[in-house]
Amino acid sequence: MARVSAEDRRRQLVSAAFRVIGRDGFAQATTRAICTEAGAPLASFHYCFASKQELLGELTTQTLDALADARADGTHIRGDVAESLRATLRFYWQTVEDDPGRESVLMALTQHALNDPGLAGVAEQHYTAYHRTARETLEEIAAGCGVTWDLPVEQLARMFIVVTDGVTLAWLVDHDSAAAVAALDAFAGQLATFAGRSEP
Amino acid sequence: MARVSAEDRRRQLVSAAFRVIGRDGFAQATTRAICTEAGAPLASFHYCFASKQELLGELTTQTLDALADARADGTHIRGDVAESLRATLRFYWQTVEDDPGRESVLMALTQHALNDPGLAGVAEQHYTAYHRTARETLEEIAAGCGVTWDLPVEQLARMFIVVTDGVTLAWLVDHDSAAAVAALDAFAGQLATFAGRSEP
DNA sequence: AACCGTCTGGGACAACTGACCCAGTTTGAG
DNA sequence: CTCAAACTGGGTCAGTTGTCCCAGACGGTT
Repeated sequence: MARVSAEDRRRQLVSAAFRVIGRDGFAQATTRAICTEAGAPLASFHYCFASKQELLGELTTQTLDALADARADGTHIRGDVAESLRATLRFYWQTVEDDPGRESVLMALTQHALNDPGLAGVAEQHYTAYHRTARETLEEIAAGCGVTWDLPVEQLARMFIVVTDGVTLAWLVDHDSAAAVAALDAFAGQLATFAGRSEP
Repeated sequence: MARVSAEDRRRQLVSAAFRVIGRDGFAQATTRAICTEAGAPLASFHYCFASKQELLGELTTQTLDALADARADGTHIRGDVAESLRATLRFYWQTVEDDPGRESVLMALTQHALNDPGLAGVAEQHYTAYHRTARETLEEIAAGCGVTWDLPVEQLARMFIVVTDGVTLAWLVDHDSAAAVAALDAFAGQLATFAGRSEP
């Protein structure tokens, strides 16, 4: 077994845990399974982490950060609002198709965080970050297209999230990509009707 | 410990499992926890069910049936399409608020079914039933309001599910009922724009 | 080369879980 | 009342899991 610094081991174990959860589900993510996946000795687990809980915390943080990064530049300005929304939603969808495991993991983490008192607030934190990103995206689109939103942007942000989460959840079940994209396009057109001409 | 017929025990254990999952999450739903919740002796578990798997199957079936029943008469025809959609979505929402545990359980079951090879297809089955209900609802509304849908009803049904699932998922995280209802109302207005006047 | 902190190997351990068992008690049909 | 079927009590059992332990191997510094 190669000798690896504790710092690198932490990273390896976290990303191994990510892969295991994405592939086999949360329940299968045992310390042994994670170490095997990482190619690490079992002893290194509690050498690097005080507990499994600590690894899960690290995993959650990293996953949410990666998510924020991936979607920070997800806004796409096109000709008009409808096109911009469509392009942005399609870009989001591309990130889902590119790495469906991430969505599985996010869903599993959310589900788990809702029940585990030790992770109370994690789901809310996840959701708040998600909401902020959606709001920023909508504001950028409005600014880029020279319009204002007829509804409070907070409400539109929630609708945006409802659409992305809902479409993703449905796809995780039936893997119907065509239907997912069609739904996203339709919602893009719908949400665009909330844009009004900006006062000069 | 009171003596109860095996048939009644089955029912007790299933509803106890439902309560445990809703309250403490799927992982905590051990045979012992379920029996304690039901006030049943541990031995009755494997007297009534061949395995835990069998109880979960029964639980899934009953939960989906109850869901179908609860929403079978969930369609509400009002003055126009927008109002009808709003009333129908609000009625759906009432069922969620009345029993948030059911949604938690459904989400947990779905999540679990996606990963457990032994329950392969259960999530799809759940989703298919859900889809059929949505389609019927939309067709009833169209008929009741004397309109036709401009989009294939299958696509609208998916959008309907995306909205309900998305709103529910968001609410499970932040419990913001006002925002949930506002989002549903907004989506009702949006979906109504897909209705065209029926050809006489 | 000698040394000391860092990491690994190969276990061990108690707790918990699903499943099983069977003698004994209760119940209801005859 | 009798008696077989139905149900319960109080265990056992093997497997898994999170956590822990410590002797030894490694590797960079002196």
